[in-house]
Amino acid sequence: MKDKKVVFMGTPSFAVPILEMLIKETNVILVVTQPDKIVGREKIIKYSPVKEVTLKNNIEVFQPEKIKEDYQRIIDLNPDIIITCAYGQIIPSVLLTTPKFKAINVHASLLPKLRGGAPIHKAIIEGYKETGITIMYMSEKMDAGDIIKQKAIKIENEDNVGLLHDKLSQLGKDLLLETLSLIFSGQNKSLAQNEEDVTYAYNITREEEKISFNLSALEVYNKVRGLYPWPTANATLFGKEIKILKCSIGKETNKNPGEIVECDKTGIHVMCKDKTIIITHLKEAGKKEMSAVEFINGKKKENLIGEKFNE
RNA sequence: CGCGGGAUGGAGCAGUCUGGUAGCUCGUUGGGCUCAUAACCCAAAGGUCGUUGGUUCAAAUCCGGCUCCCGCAA
Repeated sequence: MKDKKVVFMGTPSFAVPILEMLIKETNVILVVTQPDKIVGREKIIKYSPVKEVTLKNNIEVFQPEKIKEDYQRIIDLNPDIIITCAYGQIIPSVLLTTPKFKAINVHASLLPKLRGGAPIHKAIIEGYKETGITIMYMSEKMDAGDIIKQKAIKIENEDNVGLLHDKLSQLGKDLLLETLSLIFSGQNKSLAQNEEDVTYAYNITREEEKISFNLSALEVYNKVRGLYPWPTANATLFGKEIKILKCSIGKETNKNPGEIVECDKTGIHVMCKDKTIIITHLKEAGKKEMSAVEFINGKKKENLIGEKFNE
């Protein structure tokens, strides 16, 4: 496959293992990624993870503000195939049809389920038992193209976004490698998506990061791990925002939702709709990540019990 | 110069407004109690109060510079 000219388009760390595989197995002639962004308080210019890898391998980087208007460079290079993975912009249809082997995308869900930008988060938050990787041809509609290959993976009870992200990223890399050899040898088949089964996983909004303790403990648990380690779930205590990083499910009690029932060495027990959740790791604004025990030590147990989290 | 919080024994915090040589909840170490314990009781060790100048008889505390960490917004 070393003779195939590949243009890769991707941005976050999810795409990195896939790009590294492509660099090793094919001839990557251009990498397209999102423009550098000014990040943080100190206005540091940050490269995307994909750009870092690209520079390390001395491959040309292309970072158009709007790929919709600025794509001539890609056409000029006359690639055999365009491979995308979490690029972050809608790709103009000219690019989808021009290359000999078209344009394919690696998506982190079992399409047609969870189309959109946050499929890993949503799979956990919504309590899915399994998710997976889909490799499909790209169409003009987001994540709606014909499916070439799919592979499922079980979502473990202890999985969070970080763990699942890494597993799926590896799976995506392996599945893409398999799929590419089929495509280049002309043995691939593809199947249209069943539009009736479509669900969406739009990017997480600020509002969705807030925890409602009126939900069941399981739903809260899924939300916390479905938002960890990024962007993290949060709730309000003493009028300040606190990020809830990790928790587990506790027991049934008859307290009110949001109330702190108990503080002990296992963590902070907060009542939900049916059972408690036990917060084990959290982070206050302006502070570093800490265990619940450390938080309790500083705040004093007696001041915490009976307090309520607001939404 | 986008807004804001923070730096105090190993950890998390109080004390800073109203200057007068440091306290709380834990942890650690030693001892005790107990069939036993992550439980309880007693004792001990451990701090240049981020750094650097200044004010003062005296600075964790007041004033200036610097470094680092973090939340929000982008």
